[in-house]
Amino acid sequence: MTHFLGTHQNRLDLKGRVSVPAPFRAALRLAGGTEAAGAAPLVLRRAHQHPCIEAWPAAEFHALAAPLQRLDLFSEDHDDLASALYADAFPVEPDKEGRIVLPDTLIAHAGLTEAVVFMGLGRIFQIWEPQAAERRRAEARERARARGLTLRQAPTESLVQAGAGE
Amino acid sequence: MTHFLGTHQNRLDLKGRVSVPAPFRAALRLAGGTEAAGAAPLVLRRAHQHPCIEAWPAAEFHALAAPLQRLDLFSEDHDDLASALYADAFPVEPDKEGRIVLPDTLIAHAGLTEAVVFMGLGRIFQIWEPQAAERRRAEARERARARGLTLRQAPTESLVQAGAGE
DNA sequence: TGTGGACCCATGTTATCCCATGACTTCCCA
DNA sequence: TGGGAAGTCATGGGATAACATGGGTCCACA
Repeated sequence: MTHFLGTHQNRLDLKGRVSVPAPFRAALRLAGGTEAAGAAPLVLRRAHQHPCIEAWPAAEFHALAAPLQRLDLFSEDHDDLASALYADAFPVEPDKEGRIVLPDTLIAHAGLTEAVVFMGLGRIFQIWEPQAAERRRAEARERARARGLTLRQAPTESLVQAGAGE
Repeated sequence: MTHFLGTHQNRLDLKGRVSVPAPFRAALRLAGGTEAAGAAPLVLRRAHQHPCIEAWPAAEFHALAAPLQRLDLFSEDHDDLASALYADAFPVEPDKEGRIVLPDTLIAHAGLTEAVVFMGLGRIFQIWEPQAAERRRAEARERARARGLTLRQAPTESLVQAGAGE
């Protein structure tokens, strides 16, 4: 399993292009290895809970959409879910230099200007305006700690499990 | 199981490189033996509780991240935890000389200058500014004594907790 | 024919690889 | 038991490749 790790800052040029950070490109190449050639390896999506862009490797996005198959095509549920999933989603493919073009609506939603930040979230990554990203990371640290989602709150089990497990 | 023991001091050069202490390299080689080739054997992470860098062998890091798999990809918990866990984490790989480059943001967080201290914590290790490391060790000794955390009373789990947890 | 997008080439900067050196430790043999 | 001799280790610096970024050109579509 490949992962998106770390935070990287790149520039958004006048044409709306950004270089995808090299480590993310590498992870993407591995994740998309099974995909058919020609298919867009990346899906950009408007994030619902934050002012940022979500970037999904094709494989992950398809897994996300899988539950749709089980719904009646003409049901309201299907309609709602499908529009939520697909309506604000854009397939993109890095060019030869490793850059992608960010759609205007997504740039607006994330409030992007000159510099953009790529934030690794494991299976996916997000694209943020730098200062908003900084705030978000601080907030996430705080909330994760408050809810006991870190090592600190459950050291024993996690560590013992870590040893026995992988 | 291999362990990181002891405290070592090395120099951080102008390029942001440090030699990983030889004993730690050896422990790392053993710990990463089962990992896939090409994958970074070490993940550097911004420590949340202290002004230092946490260094996780790949296997340990994956175990740390395992609880994430059980969370709904769209839940806020997942979002917070993934951000806290991955956004401040950087995969690194020692070069032929056994050196790693420390990312700028992590250098800043730990307040590193010319000399850095590697502190063994058993399953993981930490990277500190020398004086901060000294203070931290004194504090840890004091707190451990105050709580009566001795070898006798505290079997494996408690010791691990005392070291790696807070 | 004008406009926008995709493709291509060019360049400065940064990071990565590779070799060299000095201090120190360990080992071996006289 | 002393005195090399060989290896390990940390560290410095230069060469090379990767990367991010800017700008130009061609084609499609309106």
